[in-house]
Amino acid sequence: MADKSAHKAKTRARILEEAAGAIRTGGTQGISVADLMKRAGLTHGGFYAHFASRDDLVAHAVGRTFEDSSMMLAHFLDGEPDLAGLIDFYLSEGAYRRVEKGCPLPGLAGEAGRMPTPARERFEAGVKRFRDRMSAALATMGKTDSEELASSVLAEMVGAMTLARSMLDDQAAFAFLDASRSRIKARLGLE
Amino acid sequence: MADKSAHKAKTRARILEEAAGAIRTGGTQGISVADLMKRAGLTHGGFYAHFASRDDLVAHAVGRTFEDSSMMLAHFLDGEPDLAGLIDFYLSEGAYRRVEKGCPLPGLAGEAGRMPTPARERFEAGVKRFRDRMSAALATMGKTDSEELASSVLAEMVGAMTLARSMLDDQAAFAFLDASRSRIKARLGLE
DNA sequence: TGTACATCAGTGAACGCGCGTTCACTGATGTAC
DNA sequence: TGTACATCAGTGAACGCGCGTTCACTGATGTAC
Repeated sequence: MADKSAHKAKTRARILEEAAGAIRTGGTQGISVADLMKRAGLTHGGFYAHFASRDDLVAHAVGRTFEDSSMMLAHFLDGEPDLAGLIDFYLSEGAYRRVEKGCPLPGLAGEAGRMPTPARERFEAGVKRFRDRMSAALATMGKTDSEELASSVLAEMVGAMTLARSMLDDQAAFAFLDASRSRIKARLGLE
Repeated sequence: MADKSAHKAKTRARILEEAAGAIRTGGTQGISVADLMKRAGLTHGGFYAHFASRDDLVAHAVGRTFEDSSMMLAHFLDGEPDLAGLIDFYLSEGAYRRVEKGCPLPGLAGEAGRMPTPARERFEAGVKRFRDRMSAALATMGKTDSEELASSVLAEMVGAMTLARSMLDDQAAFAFLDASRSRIKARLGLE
């Protein structure tokens, strides 16, 4: 019994991981139940042993993408915060290319307002956590109005990556990343 | 003959206007051909007298959304540029609410990378025009590195509205708008 | 000016397809005795 | 330890539905004479 349910939990986690990658790349509409299950090495009928509906999956997959982000934030902000490192990493060429592993905000924020409520709630919680962790780091660095500043910096980071990814032309994309990387660090007095 | 084709052009323009509103609200997947034609007061079969395919419509509708934006930019930036006015307007509560008439960037940038090439080309051209007009205005105001600064400011404007619209909670949404409105003006030395 | 014809924007039924979801079934695994 | 039974994760055919697209048709409008 214990083995069986552990096996089930692992399968569910595998489906969720595939789903989290897929929605970062293609949005919440970017994958079908059948394709997702095939990617996880299963057939579509088994899906409903793990999730109540497609919307239920989407909600959990959105939550899952933020867990990955949370680890990235912990890496740069836990202990002595390295905000310059975070900004350099977030707006790097590597992050620009690794869509399926990166931050969910650039790909999903635009359609968050159209998601069903459970997905939206997880999305909102993820955004607030991101902002609050940045705000705490800024406060540690002695910045006043750290929450307002964190909102502003987060908005620029997300906007820059979103616009960069919308460009067909890589040079135009890098121009957005480089501009914001340098301006954000400048206004935070980093470097 | 002339009357007939003028009539046809007006119908096409009506379809495009409906489509432009619909994709701003619901993304490029947010409306079906049948629903769109119904909104325009027609039946679905007539659609193909005006557009080669749904993708063709989407490409033209994306272009159409930027024409509206272009008028907004002209209002604030032609002649003596009023950048503070533009920022206040762009990040206002009214703009936040008027999704179907506002700037297409917050709603569409996240999925621009997944659009078919013709739509993406129009999107990219629209973004570059927005950035270039802001850059020109900043240069007029005596700013150096005006292109980098314009990229950075545009990224923050788009990011702030995108994040604001993703919030379920209006207070959290306004916090994003207010933070960026005040920080952008501060770093441009406005007010 | 009046009539016969051509054009073509728009209609609405029909199509093939992929989707989310259901369900009877299978077969490997865990439990009872 | 060995056997009979129960459980349940996963299978795959089938469903109803909405979608984009096609097409034979209609009827209002413009043109030719």
